[in-house]
Amino acid sequence: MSAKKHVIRPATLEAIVEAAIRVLNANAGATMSEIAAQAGVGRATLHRHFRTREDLISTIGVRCIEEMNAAVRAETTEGQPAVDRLRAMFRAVIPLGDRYNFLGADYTDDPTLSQGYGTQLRWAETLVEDLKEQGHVARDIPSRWVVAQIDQLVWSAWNATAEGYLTADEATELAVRTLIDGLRWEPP
Amino acid sequence: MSAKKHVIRPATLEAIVEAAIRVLNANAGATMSEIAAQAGVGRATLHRHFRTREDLISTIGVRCIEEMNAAVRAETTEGQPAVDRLRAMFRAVIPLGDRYNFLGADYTDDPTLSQGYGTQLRWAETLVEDLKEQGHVARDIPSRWVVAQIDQLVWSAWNATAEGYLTADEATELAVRTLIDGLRWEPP
DNA sequence: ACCTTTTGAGACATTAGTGTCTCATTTAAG
DNA sequence: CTTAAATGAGACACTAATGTCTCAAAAGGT
Repeated sequence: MSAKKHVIRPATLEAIVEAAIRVLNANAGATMSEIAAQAGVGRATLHRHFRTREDLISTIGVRCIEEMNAAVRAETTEGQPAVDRLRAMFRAVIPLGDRYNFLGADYTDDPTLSQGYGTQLRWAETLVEDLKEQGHVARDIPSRWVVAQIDQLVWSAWNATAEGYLTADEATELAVRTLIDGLRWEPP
Repeated sequence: MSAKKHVIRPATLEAIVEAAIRVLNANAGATMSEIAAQAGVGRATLHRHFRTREDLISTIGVRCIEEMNAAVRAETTEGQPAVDRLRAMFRAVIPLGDRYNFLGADYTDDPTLSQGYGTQLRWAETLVEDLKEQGHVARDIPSRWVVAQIDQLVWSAWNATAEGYLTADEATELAVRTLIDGLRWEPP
């Protein structure tokens, strides 16, 4: 991934990765030059440490997944009721939306990411199982459908907060409610 | 949009547009050469009738939106109850998913499409108003959220049928049910 | 069967981005 | 302060795609 001869300076790495996240998020097709410029770094330095564009994006993808997994792990505990876990997951993930929005686009076929993504998927499947177990999701609904709905709701929540018509907390509550009770239900 | 000197032959146009839909759907970044090849048409002919790549995609976009609007209009009637209209919309749009999947990606900022997209948006907003009116959607939920959920459900349904774990009919029913009643509710 | 027009094939110029390389300058560690 | 290593700037070759053009061949209407 990174080259051998040159050791990257932590500050440089940080600048590059952060700039790349920022720039790519604004424009998924952004160029290496733009990223270097935004990072305040020479284009050559970029290529010294990330040989190809794919390398860079892959690195960011890994960081994204790790950050999300960490955030979710930090907010949830083992024995917690499934609905609370669901809510905690939304709460943890929604604030990260503006950073990693762009990843959803194309890079899903990156082999490096499959592994970290698998972790998320397994986590979600366990959650869905527990939700069914504890009577919050009907048994006759395919788990893949439920997982898909959860993913979509994260997306919706990101958009809603980005566009400013919901706060992160409101989006979290609305996501949980939409998933479990649908849109008909009125809160007490 | 199309050039002047040369008149396009209907068969050629059809071949190009259909191939473009097919190819771009498989790979949103597909090249003009690939499209020409798949259409069984010279690359020059492509450029004769669609001066730029954008032209071509824009044309497809317009056709997509028209096709969808037509499909929805064909399956719904004015005074119909809102839930039936919602269901009919899903039923109409879901079979078109494998054709126009790729459009969701980036081309949302195309000026030509905004107009046709506006029609869809207004249709959806009316639907949501009626759903609230008729007690199927709680009043306290932002309409934008509801519209977003409907869009997402179309997407989910496309994926589910594409991956083969639901039929189009099952996906339609599940979409309606998910939106209105959430995933907790069990059918009788 | 004739004549007009569209089409196919390929050459061509142009553009934009990628990745490599070199060398002078800066940085930081000892 | 000295020195080894990382960085910045820019030149360079390479690639891939776009869009233009020309001319011979094919198609279609009358």
